[in-house]
Amino acid sequence: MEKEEREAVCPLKYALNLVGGKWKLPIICILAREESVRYNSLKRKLCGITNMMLSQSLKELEENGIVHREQYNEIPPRVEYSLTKEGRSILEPLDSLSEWGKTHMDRMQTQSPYCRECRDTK
Amino acid sequence: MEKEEREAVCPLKYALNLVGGKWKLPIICILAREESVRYNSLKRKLCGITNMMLSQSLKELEENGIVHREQYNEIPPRVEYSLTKEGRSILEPLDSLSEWGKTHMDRMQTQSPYCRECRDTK
DNA sequence: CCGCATCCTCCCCGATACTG
DNA sequence: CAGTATCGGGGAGGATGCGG
Repeated sequence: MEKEEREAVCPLKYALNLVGGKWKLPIICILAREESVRYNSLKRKLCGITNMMLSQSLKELEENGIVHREQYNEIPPRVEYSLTKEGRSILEPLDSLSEWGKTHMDRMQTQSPYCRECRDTK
Repeated sequence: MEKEEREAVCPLKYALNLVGGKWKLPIICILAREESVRYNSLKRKLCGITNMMLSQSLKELEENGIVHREQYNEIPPRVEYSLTKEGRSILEPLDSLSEWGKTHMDRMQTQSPYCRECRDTK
């Protein structure tokens, strides 16, 4: 994902790659419901994530213009993460996919409760 | 993906899992533009796919109600694959994600041509 | 408090060969 | 023509520990 192999990539695969991986979607869902969130607060809400994965996911999301990182040089250090305007604009497409998923789950008799993070992005 | 570990799954992750993996999206994009396609025709359009991956992907898509498999008992054997009505209904959400991706690619100065399969699902 | 480096594990996917 | 069986490599992601 970090490799500079800029091949032919269709916009759909491109978009899916940006939010791909295990943790990016949960991160986006949390940031969607709050103005800005501190690193450790984010970590507590994402049960089971390691520092490694959280910082890496945030870094990639930031590089792709989805997430904004605001660092305050205080003691103790404080860093706030939030969705950029670009980042917020992906919520609508994701919601429509989520709607499709909900309908499809019902139709396929796949009874599953919703996860805590992604319950509702609206 | 075949494991019976029906945990809590949000509709969004659920939907993304159905079209996840390396080949399912290209397959869907091809089937979106034709009424029905034979196995070997599908294989020729998907440069580089193996029998293993093609049959496995089709099987999972069929189990999930996205793809319909019609078998004709002729000699030589003939099998036609097509999108179900359910399958076609996911094209709209995917298109809106694709639109977002296109806009975002432009804004991020990521110049990339589109791939052959996903050029346009409409 | 925030984040990186290293090592290790698991499973997706490819290559190859074979069958009705 | 339309698949299945088996083996193995590589990359994503987890565990642990260190650094500013």
